[in-house]
Amino acid sequence: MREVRIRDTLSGEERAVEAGPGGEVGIYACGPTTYGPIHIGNARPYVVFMLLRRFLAHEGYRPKLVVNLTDVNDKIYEAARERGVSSAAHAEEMVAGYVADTDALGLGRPDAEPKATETIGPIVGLIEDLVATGHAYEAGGDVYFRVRGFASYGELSNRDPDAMDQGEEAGSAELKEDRLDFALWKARKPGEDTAWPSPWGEGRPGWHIECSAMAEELLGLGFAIHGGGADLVFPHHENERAQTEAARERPLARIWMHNGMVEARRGGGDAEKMAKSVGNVFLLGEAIRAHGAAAVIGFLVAGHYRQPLAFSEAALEEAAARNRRIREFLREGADPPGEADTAVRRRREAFLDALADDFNTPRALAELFGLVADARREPLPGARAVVTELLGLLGLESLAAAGEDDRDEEADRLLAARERARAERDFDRADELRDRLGELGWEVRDTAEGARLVRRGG
RNA sequence: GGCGCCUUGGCGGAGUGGCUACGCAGCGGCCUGCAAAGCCGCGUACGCCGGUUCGAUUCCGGCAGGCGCCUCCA
Repeated sequence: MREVRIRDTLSGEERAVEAGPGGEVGIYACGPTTYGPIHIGNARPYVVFMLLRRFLAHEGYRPKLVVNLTDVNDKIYEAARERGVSSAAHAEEMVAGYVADTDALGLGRPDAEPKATETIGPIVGLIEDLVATGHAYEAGGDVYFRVRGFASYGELSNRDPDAMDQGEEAGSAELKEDRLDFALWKARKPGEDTAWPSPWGEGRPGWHIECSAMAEELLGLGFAIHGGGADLVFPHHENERAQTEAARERPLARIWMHNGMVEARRGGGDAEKMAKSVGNVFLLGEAIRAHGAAAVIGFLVAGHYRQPLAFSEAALEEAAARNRRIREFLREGADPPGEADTAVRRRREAFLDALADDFNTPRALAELFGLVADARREPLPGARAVVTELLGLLGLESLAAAGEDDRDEEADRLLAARERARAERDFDRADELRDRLGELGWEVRDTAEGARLVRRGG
């Protein structure tokens, strides 16, 4: 079990992940608001945290990953209204789409995926505690958090409270004691078709409170890592932190971990964050269908999680080409028998050290390629076994998937005919047969052991 | 305007006070009937200007450009 260090947004420093008595490591990562299908940018935190969980488990920790879904908010009301369906139905549909898209990545599911609408009890309870301790107040059926009453407000996002604005929607301004205060509970408005009872009347939770409540419910207080996209640092995580600490007088999480944005370009312009409002999104489902899950994952692990990552379809194709090199290595040849070679073990250590050092997947990937190159030059005992093991930590275990021998008789017949033509040195005929196989999706490789068929692009 | 981050070879993308990141693409060679896969080799990358240093892409300052957040946002 090596020490795993992660950059903490609050302190600005790398900090060791602290496990509980039984090795437990609680991780809470903010998932998407389910008002539309998710794009590559939304997939980044999903992949990063799912892989971090794998790595921690690999190192002997007992990680528990919670990824929430925000299934009630203004955008959902809006989208549902446009489609003429109930907001609950719309949210449900989008949740199903999200689950299908992330399932298609083949990384498994988080340990828990709580929804805001299914956590109303704890949410109301937390708000009541905040009201009781004077950190929150009711106004016109809304409940607001008293930002000025929380001394360290702004520390996570390194902001001066006097220089910020919560920008609540129209109408709330006159209800708030202070313009910085933000909503914990929102009274039901005309046209809103979902609402829950509360001590302050019918309404629904504000955006930030749900995460404070769900995280505490499922992981307790002071859990190891709270994460999400860098765009959530303010106001979302700042507010979560304030709510929980104000109510419980204990920190919510020990490390705040944020991933950088996926950037996209439109029409040769400058890079910009991928976002629906910008109109430059590339949907996750679409990317997986067009390039495969391994290409999407390969693209995402090629950059350090904290850095912005430049997206393009060419980048997905490049990831696929990268994957191909590893897949070729695994399907050609076999390791010599014996204990893993020293060079192999050294590469493995370097790979794991890279992940332990602020989850540096590109550095880990470089070690993986180094190992492949080493073993290509000179067969090394244990090389393929280690490559296969490490691929799993990057979510690329599919590259090691054996057999693709779904060969049909037609292909076998053509290959045999080509072999006969070659034996007769009728190369025009042989090349013609190779082209035919190509049309069927097969690539022909002449090796010392004879001709082999390999699936194109695989 | 405030806060933070970034600027590395054709592209993507790590990293380091002096030692090949890595990958993709390209070029040359080997292998091959020709290919594919693979192997060998190549192009001598660190925005600009100062400073610290024996030595800076790596530290400090300034400048320029870009990005993110400050409003729903992974």
